[in-house]
This record gives sequence, structure tokens and C-alpha cells, in this order.
Amino acid sequence: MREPDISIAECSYRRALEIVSNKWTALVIYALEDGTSRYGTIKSRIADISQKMLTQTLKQLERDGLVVRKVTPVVPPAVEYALTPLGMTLLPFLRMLKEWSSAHYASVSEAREAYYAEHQDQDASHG
Amino acid sequence: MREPDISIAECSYRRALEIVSNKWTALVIYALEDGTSRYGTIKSRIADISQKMLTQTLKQLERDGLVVRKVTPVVPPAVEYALTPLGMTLLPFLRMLKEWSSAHYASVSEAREAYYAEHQDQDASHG
DNA sequence: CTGTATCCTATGAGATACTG
DNA sequence: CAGTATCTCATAGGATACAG
Repeated sequence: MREPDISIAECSYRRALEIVSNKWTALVIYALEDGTSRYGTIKSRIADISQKMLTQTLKQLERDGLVVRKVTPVVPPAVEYALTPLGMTLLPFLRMLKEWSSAHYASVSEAREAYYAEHQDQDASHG
Repeated sequence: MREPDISIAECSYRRALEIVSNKWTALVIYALEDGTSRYGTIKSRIADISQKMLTQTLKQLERDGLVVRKVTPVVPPAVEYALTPLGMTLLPFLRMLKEWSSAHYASVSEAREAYYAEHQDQDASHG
């Protein structure tokens, strides 16, 4: 039998969901997949992320022990980021989502098209 | 070599991330793991989800072809929801996140405590 | 180069009341 | 029972300007 209430029983699961549940976290982790990168490198890899969001996401990841920040005191400052071992444990999960998207996202798009074809008078906001 | 820009090259990946990137979607899918459920049953399983959010999430999932909605025209109305085959393909992914949270979430909590212990004068907003 | 600080808007999400 | 509609607030996130 399963627990009747996933909201209480699976608390850590929900906390884990919070880590992934924002626009940039997964992307930043993914950008660090290959190893240490500098701030600017990460930024150029994700391109349309703003400074604010990159800094904020990096801070959260550092706070959560998923990323480590290393400052080299030179001028101009050089800051490098890398996944911690803990952060790396998320990689298989992210790769799995990536595989899922390659394999199935077209189906989601099709479903959406079909849905909007039927409901076009009610909601057509889907570029 | 990898693509230089995950924002453009991995578009479907980002779209897939949008599916998981909200507070309730994963939980609702998870609540349907065992099979068909009625609206009220799902609601009681997730407990602290509001009617609005449950309805909205269910609609999105239906639109994306991940969940199917079946209405039995009786009074009072009976509405059943179930994962589609496509929706079920997300299950392994969600289970993996659940396993990750069981295995590693304590480490995240510890990291946070340590972080706040060092930065307590700057930010202490962490229950 | 690596950030901070501020302003602003859109969206997420809860509360409440109402309906077939 | 299974929603819809509306109000409201908090947060996410983008733009821009500034700083060490």
C-alpha cells in the first residue's frame, strides 16, 4: 500500500522538487557538467540567462552544497565554479530528463497542437 | 565536443523542464502513478493543493497529452483521470528524483545549515 | 570580469464565493 | 462532486545602471 498523502509523507521529495523547480537551476548544473567553468563561460553557455538570475542560481546551488565557488584574487577577478560530488549526483537525473525530452517531446507538441485545434476558441496563446 | 549554447541547441530540453518546473505537476503525475483516480481522490492525496491549482495542473497535463480525462455523465458528475502512455514515460524520471531525495536530501540540508551558520548575518530566512 | 542594487512586470499560487 | 470566477499577495525573473 502507498501512503495516503504525498504532501506530508514525501516531504524530502517536495524539497528536492524545489531544487529543480525553477527556470535556471537545471540548466546551470548542466552547464557545469564538463567540469570547472568561469562565471562568464557559464553565462555564454546559457546565453539568455540574465546576470541576476545566474548569480542568484549559483548562490542557491552553493548554499545547497551542489556547487563550489573558488575565487582567484587577481585583477580582474577570476571566479570558478564546479559541481561538488553531491551536485554530480544530480547529473544522471538531468541526463534522463534530456533523454526523455529527445524521445518524447515531439509527442507533447503534437498533443498540444491537437488540443488547441479543438479548443482554439477558448485559448490560443501558444505561439 | 558539446554544443556551445544549451539555450538554443537543447530547446526541447528546456521545454521539458517547463513541464516539471512548477510546484504541482510532478506531484499530480505521481498521484496518478497507481492508476485511474477521481478528482477528489487526487486532491486528498496531495492534501494541501488548492482546487484552483489542481484543476489548472490537470488541464495542462491533459493539454500536453500526459493525462486523459474521462467524464461519466451521472449526477453528481464523476470525473476520472489517468496517465496516458506518454505520461507514464515520465514515471521513471520522477521515481529517480524520489530516490535522489531519499539518498541525498539530508546532505543538502546539512550544506544549508553550514552555509547559514557562516552567513547568518546576511541571510537568516530559513525556517 | 564578476558581481550588486533597484525598479518593474508577469506569473504562480492561495482564499473565497459561486455553479451545474 | 467537480469544477469556474475573481480577488489578492508573494515571488520569479528581466532590464538597467552602477561598483570593486
